[in-house]
Amino acid sequence: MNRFYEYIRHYTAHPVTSQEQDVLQHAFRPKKLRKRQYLLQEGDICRHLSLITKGAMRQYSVDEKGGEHTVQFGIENWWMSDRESFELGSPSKYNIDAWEDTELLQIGYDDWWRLRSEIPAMRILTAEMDKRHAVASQKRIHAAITLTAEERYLEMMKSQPAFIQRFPQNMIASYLGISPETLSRIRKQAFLRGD
Amino acid sequence: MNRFYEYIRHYTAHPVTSQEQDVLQHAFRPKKLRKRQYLLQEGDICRHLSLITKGAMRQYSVDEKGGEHTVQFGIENWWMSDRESFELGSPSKYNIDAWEDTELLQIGYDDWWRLRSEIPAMRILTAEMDKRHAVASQKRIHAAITLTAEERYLEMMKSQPAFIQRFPQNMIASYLGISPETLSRIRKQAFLRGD
DNA sequence: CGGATCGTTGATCAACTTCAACGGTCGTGG
DNA sequence: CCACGACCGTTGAAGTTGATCAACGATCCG
Repeated sequence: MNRFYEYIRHYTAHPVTSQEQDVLQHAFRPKKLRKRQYLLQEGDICRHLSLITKGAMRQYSVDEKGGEHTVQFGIENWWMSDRESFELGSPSKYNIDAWEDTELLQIGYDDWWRLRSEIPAMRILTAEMDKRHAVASQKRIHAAITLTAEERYLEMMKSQPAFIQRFPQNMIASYLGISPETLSRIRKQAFLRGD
Repeated sequence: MNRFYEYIRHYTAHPVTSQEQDVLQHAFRPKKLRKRQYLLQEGDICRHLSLITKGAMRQYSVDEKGGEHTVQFGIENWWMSDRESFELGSPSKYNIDAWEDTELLQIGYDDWWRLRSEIPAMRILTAEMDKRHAVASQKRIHAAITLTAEERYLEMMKSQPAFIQRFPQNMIASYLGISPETLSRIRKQAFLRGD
């Protein structure tokens, strides 16, 4: 958990007192997942927010033809959840699973809302998360309606190189909203031009 | 402002006390815009959050060729801002202007953060806004990478009919990420099939 | 070693864009 | 108040982009 307190201090500029550590200790539960193991399956209700402390995961939907569409990637220090299902208590349309062996810290809905009022640092952390999430979402939406497939890929290489290194190409393609073949050809073009 | 207190109570289930009304009264400033008037221009820093009390607005970027790309529409009871610019204090890449004559309630960054700690209802309102925003963003991203142009349009007709009625077709097209001609043809198809 | 998965490549096909032209409507200035 | 210009939606034709289908080699893992 020490790395977690460090994480909180880093994002909130608030040190965590030892009483607060006690409270956090009880609210967050560690969990381990093997590669390919589900954290959430379509139809489940998402009961937890999960902070990745080690590993790599993805959130995706599956269409009628079996095609997968990646909504979100996550690695160390990213939070994973189906926000819609978590907040509304509705069955999820998404799957979340581990792409690498993964370690998490999980917190349930009630504890999450309680801690936000009890611990100032958690309030700030939440606001910070929401802020970053809002900014990132706006960027991705803008990219989706504005950029071509190639531009979206190059943009991702710049802003999210870690994802490109740790996830296979077909998942990257499904995140960009293009077919794996198209991504393969785009990379070839870009490489021939000299990256 | 009475409608605003009503708005807060509706979304937070917290009535606003008369002392709180005083505080809110000083923090929020009414503003009127004529049709086509800018609220924010590219390069400006977005200093306010604006709640639309009457009218219709849009947020959009302009590319090198002069093409417009609509990121967000807003009508009564929607908040408008470039969240990235507002939170980070960075120059905006977007324009926001009025499509109809519009009335707003505006609040600045410092007041916004102060009220979130001083007034419980504002804390709840903020959390609710962020929650809704997160859910809506996830949906739109998923639609963008999953659905065809026609499916995105039909989805928008279902979930946002007010926008389709109040904004012209070329703006709807730029919101969906397709050309105005394509949208025209899609509508013709859908109409011939019987809506 | 054998099967599954992944990335690549080619050929064909579908979706969407672009360019151009036209008619209708609306707002504005003379 | 009318006439003109600007803008909008529509339609057609041609051009691009990306999807699909199929085949193949490489790699990884059991």
